[in-house]
Formats: sequence, C-alpha cells, structure tokens
Amino acid sequence: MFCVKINKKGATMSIRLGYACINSTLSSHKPRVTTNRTMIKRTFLAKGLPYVSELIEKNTEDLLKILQWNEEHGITLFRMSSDITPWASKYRFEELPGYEKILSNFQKAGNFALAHGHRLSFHPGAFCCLASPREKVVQNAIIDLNVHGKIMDMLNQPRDHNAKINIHVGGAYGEPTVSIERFCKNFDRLSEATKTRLTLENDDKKNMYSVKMLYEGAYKVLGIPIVFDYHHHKFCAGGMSEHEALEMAASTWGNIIPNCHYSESQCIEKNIKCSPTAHSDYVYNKINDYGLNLDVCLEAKAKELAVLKYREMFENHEIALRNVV
DNA sequence: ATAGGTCAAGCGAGG
DNA sequence: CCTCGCTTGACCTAT
Repeated sequence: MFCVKINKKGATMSIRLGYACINSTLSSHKPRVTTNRTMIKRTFLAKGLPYVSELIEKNTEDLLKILQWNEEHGITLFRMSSDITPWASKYRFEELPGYEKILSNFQKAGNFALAHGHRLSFHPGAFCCLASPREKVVQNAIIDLNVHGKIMDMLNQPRDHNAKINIHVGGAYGEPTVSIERFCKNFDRLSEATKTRLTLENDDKKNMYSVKMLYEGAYKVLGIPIVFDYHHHKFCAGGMSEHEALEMAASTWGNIIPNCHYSESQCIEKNIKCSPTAHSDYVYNKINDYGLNLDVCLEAKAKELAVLKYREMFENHEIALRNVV
C-alpha cells in the first residue's frame, strides 16, 4: 500500500529524512552546542560522578537545542548520540548529583519531540555484541542496551519501534546461524524498555548478516524489525536485489513506519583510495523508496547539511516541477 | 590557543 | 601482525 505524507507546505513526500548524532552547525557555535561531551577513562576515574553529571546536564540541555533547530528546519527524524551519557554502563543515573536536573532535561527534550512529531532513535556501539560466545561480552552488551532503554523511558518515548534502539547482531564467528540463535536467547535477558524498542540492521560484510538472514533468524523468532541499510546491502546482499531486501525489511515493521539508513561511499565522492564502506560527506543520488513510506537516516559526515543539500537537489526541485505542472 | 597523540568496549576485512 | 571502520571526533597535555 502506498502512503503519502503531507508536509507543512502541502507537498507530497514519501521519505522523511533525518541525520545522526551531531549538528555540525550548532557544534561550531561558541559556546558549542553538542550532546557529545565525554571523557577518557583516566578522567572518569579521577573526577568521578560529579563531573559525569556536569557533562550530562550540558549534553541533555543541548539535546533540546538540537531538536529545536531541527524543528525550525523541518527535520523531524534524529538519531541521538550514545555519548550523551558518558560511561553510563558504570553507574545508575539516580546516583548522579544532578539526577533531578538531568531527568527534567530528558523529559523536556522528549516531550518537545512528542509535541512536534519528531522520531528519536539510538544506535548503540559496535562493541555491543549480544551474539558473543563470551558471557562477559554479552553481559556488557545487556547493560549498555538497557541504559539506552532507560534513557528512552526518561525521554517519555513510546515503548515500541517508533523509538528504536538499533544494533547489529554483532558477530557471526564463522557460524552465523548458531550465532543468531545465541542472539535470540540473549534477547530475552534484556529489560522490557529495551526489548520493545530493539531493531536489527543488515551488515556490510559478506560473511555477516544480510536482510534475509535477519528475517529468518531473528524476525521470524522474535518479531524484531529490520532496519534496511542501502549501503550495507551492496556488500552483503544475501542473493536479493535492493528492492527485494527493502520490501522484506519493510514488511517487518507492522503499523510503524520502517526506518532505513542511507549513505554513499567516500572513495567515490573524493576519488581517493579508502575503505569502500567509509561514508561520504554528502549524498548525491536520489534515494529509491520503491513506493514505500520510509523514514531514512542519512549517514553522511556533513550531517544536517547533507539533509538540507539533498532537499535542495531533489525535493525542492520536485516541488518546483509540480508547481509548474 | 592550537597541535598532535590518544582514546572503554568487539568483530571482521584487508594489508 | 597491524590498522581501519563502525553510532561519533572529542579529550588531554604540551607548547
């Protein structure tokens, strides 16, 4: 079924664009506006929770500022940075001296998002391996994921995949079928706040997880929706075309708008030798939605500027054309 | 103020 | 064996 969204100007569009973690415009302001204040281990050990609390208070204040900037620029899809709460797997938020303020900041930001129809998400790090054969690694992954679930709760976000916490399976260990079974077993150990929001993304390495493998190994077992990454699919297609893989991923979302990632290769953009999986600053091609209604997070180094540029290249142009016709 | 080296965690790919 | 890439450049010290 084809759904059409109407934006404020009354134009039709079937892709909502967003970006990840950093607003480059605001982070170059003085004083800078960022949610990415963090610290190295030595500083964490030396300064402890009071300093952590101080940074999180600033980060959470700035989250609201970024969302306000997004609202002013018509961007309603945003992936939050896990750096917003540095070292959060090592303490409980309630232990922080500024906890009340932090909770309040989170609530303000989350309520702003709800009030203006913004969709927020997380993408916890590559170190988060729920499929690991090593129990200690799994325990760390569970703690880290549950921190993200807790933050989504503090943000008053729904306990469903609108407020997604997206990860990769984390490792195939040469036996992907066995490893994704282990992933499913460990999924049960997560908190409700996390389980209800968790999604899985296809990998960019051919010995890891394609959309089809995620579908068979995790969606059919647990109902976990699949985030389709256009760029990754090029390196791990699992025998499917882009269209087929996107359709399959989109079918896992029920009544929630499917979330996708889109990026392009830096070596092509810059005409240099580099890893083909490294991301470009901007994106240059029109994203094919194959007639689906999608939320697409641009993974481009220029961040929000890449969203604005994409719109200039494609959406404004289309609107202009439509007005002519 | 800025440059340069360094930085929690896991895994897989490539040299 | 080492480095890179990944959710992301930011932190910290010396100058």
